Amino acid sequence: MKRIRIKEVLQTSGTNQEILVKGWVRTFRNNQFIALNDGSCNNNLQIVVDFNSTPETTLKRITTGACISVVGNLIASQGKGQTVELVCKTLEILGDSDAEKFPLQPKKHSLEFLREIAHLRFRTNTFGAVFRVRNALAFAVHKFFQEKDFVYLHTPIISSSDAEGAGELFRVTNFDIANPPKTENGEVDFKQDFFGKPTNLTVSGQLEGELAAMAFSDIYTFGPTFRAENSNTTRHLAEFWMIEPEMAFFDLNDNMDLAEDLLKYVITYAFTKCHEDIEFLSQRLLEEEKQKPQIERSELSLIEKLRFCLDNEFERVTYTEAIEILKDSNHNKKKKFSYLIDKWGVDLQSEHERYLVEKHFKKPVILTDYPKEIKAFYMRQNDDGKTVGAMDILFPGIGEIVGGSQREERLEKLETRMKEMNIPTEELWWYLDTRRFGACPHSGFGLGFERLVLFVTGMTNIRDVIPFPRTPKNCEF
RNA sequence: UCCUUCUUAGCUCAGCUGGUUAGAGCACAUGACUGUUAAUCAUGGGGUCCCUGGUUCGAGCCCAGGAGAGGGAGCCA
Repeated sequence: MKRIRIKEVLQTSGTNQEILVKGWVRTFRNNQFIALNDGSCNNNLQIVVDFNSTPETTLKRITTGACISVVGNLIASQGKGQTVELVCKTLEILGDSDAEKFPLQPKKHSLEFLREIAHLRFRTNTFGAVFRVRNALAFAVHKFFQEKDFVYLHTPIISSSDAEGAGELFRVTNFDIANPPKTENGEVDFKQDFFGKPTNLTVSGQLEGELAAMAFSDIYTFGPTFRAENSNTTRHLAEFWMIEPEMAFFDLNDNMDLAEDLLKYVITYAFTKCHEDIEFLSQRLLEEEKQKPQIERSELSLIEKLRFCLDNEFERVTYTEAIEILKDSNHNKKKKFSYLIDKWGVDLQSEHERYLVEKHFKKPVILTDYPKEIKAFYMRQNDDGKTVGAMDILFPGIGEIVGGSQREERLEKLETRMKEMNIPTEELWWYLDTRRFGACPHSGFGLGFERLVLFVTGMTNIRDVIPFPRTPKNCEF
């Protein structure tokens, strides 16, 4: 007999048909009712065991966490709480789970505890929902770009340039670390290393992405990215996934349009595809919020927040306008910011970003045209000589979810800027070649995938939306 | 990395001004019950009070150092 997934079983009505299901026991109540879950959906299938005809030894082995296989008749439920239930004919224990040692109990566990048993947390309602949503979002990203005929490009994981300027790097080597080969000067001799030069894990696929965009017009990458920053926050990981589209002939406005479309598309997809999961997560968040004092609670539920984000245009403001808004805000005048806004040119702190998104506009905000001093070398210089064509998308509760720009395609301006910022032009000769041979205006951005998952699931710690988080001092599993 | 809070049973937490044998709920074991929904009831077992050192007649509690975790900041996606 062919196994049926529980999601499918729950969609049918009980017609006394014989079926086979397999899954893991969530709880065994009353020596009679098994809540069985196989990960296909958040809801469990209730198995009704006849304890009179089932051997005592088998009953004892039906414990939380055990894996079982059940053949039985699917009927309309005799009890409340579910529409159908499976009356057990034969039950086989596929894998025992020692109740004394299995750490998951049929009760609420703290997210911190579950993080320590990340290998088992998939078997909880919350993480089941989170990772099904994550899957839907990842698929939707590909669907969006494929429908638009973008080319999915695999940029390298190992990189030899440290000129990308996007943070601390993880060194890649096969040297004996305790005893690396040295030159006559006593320095580490990288000529003898695997690649013959120092190499690192990638911090961005953007520069390579630009090369491909100068051939395919529209490309995107979606892969892991590594930053060795000593960041201990709820929104940073040492290993995370990033989506980086790069489009020839796109100016900054086209870039913003695409980013906004992408975000709305994938959120809509996950919302439709995983409605029950998001419903569950929304409810979970509501319970969580009840623990907080009234003032800290959010005005909108998760579902309302997602709807609101989908139904409204993102607010587009320039850095200069944002500074004016912040400077004139009562918050600034009453000196409620830790860092007061006094002059044009300062970098915005997260308290300022939060004020703009959560208090002033109350919706996603796209900030554009930042001062060139606080942005990367490759961003296109505006005619005012002060700003660059940058755009950051800020989301409520998350902060920066997208960072992008129109790229500087004019060779002379790019080289000058690189020299000003001490970026070695020789090392990036291949990057500069795109400006030498058939350069064109182009744009792109980076979308932090886990930050997107945070927003859609309503989780608050980024370590809870990636299966096995890598953070400073933590690389378990 | 900085600021801040925390670390007591498998989990969540209480533990008074430093005082005798460190508690509760859940989980687990045993039994009862059997249409339950985190089932219920009874009984029982379960502790390196994060680690190291110090003060004291006496430390879960006070002091110093260390480790880990949460929240906030910086860096960023």
